[in-house]
Amino acid sequence: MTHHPRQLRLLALAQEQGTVTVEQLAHLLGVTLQTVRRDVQLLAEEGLLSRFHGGVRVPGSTVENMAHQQRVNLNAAGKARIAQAVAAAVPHNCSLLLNIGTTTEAVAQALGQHTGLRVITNNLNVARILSANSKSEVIVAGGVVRSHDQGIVGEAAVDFIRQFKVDIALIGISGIEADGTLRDFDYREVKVSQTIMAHARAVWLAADSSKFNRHAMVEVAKLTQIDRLFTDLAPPDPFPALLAEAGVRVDMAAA
Amino acid sequence: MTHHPRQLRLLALAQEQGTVTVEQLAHLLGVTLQTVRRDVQLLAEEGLLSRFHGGVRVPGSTVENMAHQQRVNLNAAGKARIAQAVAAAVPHNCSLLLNIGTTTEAVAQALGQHTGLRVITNNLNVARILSANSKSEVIVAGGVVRSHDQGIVGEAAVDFIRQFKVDIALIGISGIEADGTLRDFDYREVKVSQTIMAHARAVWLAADSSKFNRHAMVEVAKLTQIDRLFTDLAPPDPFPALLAEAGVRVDMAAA
DNA sequence: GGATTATTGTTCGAATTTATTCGTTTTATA
DNA sequence: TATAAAACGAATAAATTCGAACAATAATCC
Repeated sequence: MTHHPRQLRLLALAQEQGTVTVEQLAHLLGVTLQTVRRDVQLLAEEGLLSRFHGGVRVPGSTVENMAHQQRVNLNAAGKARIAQAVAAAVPHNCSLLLNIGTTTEAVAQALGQHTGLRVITNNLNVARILSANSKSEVIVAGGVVRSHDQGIVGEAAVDFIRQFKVDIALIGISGIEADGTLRDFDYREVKVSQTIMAHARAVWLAADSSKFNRHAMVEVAKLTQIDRLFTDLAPPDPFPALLAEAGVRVDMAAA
Repeated sequence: MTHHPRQLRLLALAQEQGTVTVEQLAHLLGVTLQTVRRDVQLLAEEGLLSRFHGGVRVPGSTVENMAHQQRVNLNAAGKARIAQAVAAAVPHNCSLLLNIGTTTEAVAQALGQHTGLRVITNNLNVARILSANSKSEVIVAGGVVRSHDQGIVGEAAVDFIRQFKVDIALIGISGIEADGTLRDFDYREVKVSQTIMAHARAVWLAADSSKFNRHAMVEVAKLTQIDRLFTDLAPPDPFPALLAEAGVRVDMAAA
């Protein structure tokens, strides 16, 4: 006997809102407070929910985690379109390297129906999403887990990735500057991304329109090192020329 | 024996709607509640449907009933109690190794409020759960991700773990036999578990009552290698003597 | 055609779930 | 710290759902 649909709805509500009061739940689910409390107790015992006096919250929902969730939602439609375009371009039975980033997570989602892929990643979310697809093999890099986005960074991850040479590196970044440099915030992540690019026969960049002209501290690479760019809107002005000059093939996944 | 057309229609209805009540089904199929219940019981036993009090749901449609989640729910209350007991015994600011297993995941959940932990694991769920807790550092082993439980197995994981030496190894297993051997199903996982035990100053075993006298193929270790056992009910008969003889301290987290 | 088997409907007691009430615990406020 | 309000959990009663037993009907076999 599995969970009652009401209990699943309760979980979904908690997921959506982060935290919900018992009273809200009772109202939204159309049952009494006591029933909500019974459900809540059950779900909490199973570790699916953590409760506090007056309500519940999803277990892994620290402030930082919420921040990540919000970034996922940022331009979700654009990311989904980019992800579809990337997935369409990735052949079956090839090897991939995926780095950290909400865009690469969207790509992982879109790759769910591919067969025979071998995917190496330093992003636990990507690993989780793709490992649900038993038709592909997922290899995760070892190292310290960064709490706010479940990314693995540091020397251990770099060493691990160095062992491989794959067909396609798919990277997401924080910003593309007008001088043709790709930049990121975390210096340790940059090391990993650079290693990923060095160990692939082709480098694809997935970047939604918000990334153009966005500033970040550490340089990851130059546009000339990119073979192909997937984006959702036409890049603003300095970039079309830069991209053409760098010989980057641009795939636009418009609405 | 093939399925009755009505049962196929029932399945189709469940697919369409996601969840259906027994009453709706009786009405839509033009039969009595009892007949629906008979069909439902049959289909549920075959795993084609999961039932809840009042109706049914398709097994794949919700996050809830993936194979892994179902095992998590197996004796969830017992596991949660064990996890609480383990968490109470783990001091702050110490280093831990956690292996694969739903019980260790419950422990990870319970360790959420600890500070200054350094946790190394080959279980992506553990990593995800604990990395939400920014007060501790989580290190994940690299390697191939096993799809059904997000565990990392294989030589790479073993090599990775060999780098460390921690205070406490906390392991979960598939079964404890009456001859005092701990056993598991996947021999690659066994290699990892053995490595984890070899690289810790103390070895704790978390096993709920269902594990006693449960058979599994590959030997992980002997009871004599365990320092401390956490369980939820008093072990059945050959075990109290065995445990005493092996010098295992037993912590019982009764209801 | 008649006997046998399988399937469905009916009835009813048991089990489960929900709402209500009320004493206890926790939290907020003076 | 004392007090009031809110939230919690246990107990009970009512309603719902379940499953087993048995009768009725349909299908199958000789």
